[in-house]
Amino acid sequence: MNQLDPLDIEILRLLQKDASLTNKEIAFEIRKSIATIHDRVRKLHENGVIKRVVAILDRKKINRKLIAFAHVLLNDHTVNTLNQFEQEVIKFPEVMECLQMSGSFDFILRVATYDMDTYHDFYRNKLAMLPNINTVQSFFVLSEAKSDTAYPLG
Amino acid sequence: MNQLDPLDIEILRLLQKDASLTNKEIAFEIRKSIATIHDRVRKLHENGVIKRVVAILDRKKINRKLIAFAHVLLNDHTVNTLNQFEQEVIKFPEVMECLQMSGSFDFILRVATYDMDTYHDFYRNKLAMLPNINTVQSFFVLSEAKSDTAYPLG
DNA sequence: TTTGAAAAGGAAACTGG
DNA sequence: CCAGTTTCCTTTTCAAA
Repeated sequence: MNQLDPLDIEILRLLQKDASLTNKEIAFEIRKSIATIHDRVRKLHENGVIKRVVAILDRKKINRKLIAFAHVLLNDHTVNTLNQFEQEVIKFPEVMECLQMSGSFDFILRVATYDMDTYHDFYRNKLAMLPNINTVQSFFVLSEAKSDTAYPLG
Repeated sequence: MNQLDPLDIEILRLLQKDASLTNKEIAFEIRKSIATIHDRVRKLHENGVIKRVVAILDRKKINRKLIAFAHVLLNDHTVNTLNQFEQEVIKFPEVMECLQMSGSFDFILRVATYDMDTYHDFYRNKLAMLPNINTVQSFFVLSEAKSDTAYPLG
């Protein structure tokens, strides 16, 4: 796959912020022809640089009022234990992210629930029921000063 | 603003996964007319339920190979200190998220850099230069078993 | 609300420069 | 990388149920 040039970077910068921009609008913005933009965007999709285009919802308007980060430590770190945990935990719809981490615990989970009651229910009846859980520490989001899906570029 | 009905939920479920679906495709999927879908989607935008539509990039293909979570504890918790920290830290392009948290530290930062060297540079020359930083603990993503922007619905 | 159908506009796929 | 053209598809609008 070819490296990204400054034009690709410009296009990606715009599409990361607003993917509903038309090729025409992008072309105007960065002073290139529509055909060029069309070509570049197609290639960025084909090369998998753009993985997908998604709608970002206002979580308060869909009643997902509580976001928690759960730090999970497992009892052991055999491949089996790690794989099994991942396979099971990603099935829970409340779990938006499951990241294996370096450091004093094994996984960070980002969990979205309605409120503290439903988080508690998730914690007791779903997460803590999985095998090989050693400890779970939960932290709750009080406010979001920045919440971007866009990676820094260039 | 009106409550979401099951039809809205169905539409949002699809658009959270793939916002490049056309109204026609959505209409076919959930057996409604194109005009109905068009109307619903327009209202979901107007009401702010859909905040925006964005392109999600493959971070490895844009060379953002390292994702770190930094847990930041400040020296005090006056409104001024908290506000000042937020205002400054969100200016760093490396910081994708800045969330104030309950618990044993004040903020979680999600930081995207090229590699450990550039993270170290960010840490020493940007983050640690801010006033009123007490402690920073950094954790690094080893692997992503699940990485969704979609909230659970319904 | 929902619908089908017509009008307007953009995307896709080509040409050739 | 650009301009133009043609075809196709989608969005948008609207009258009616």
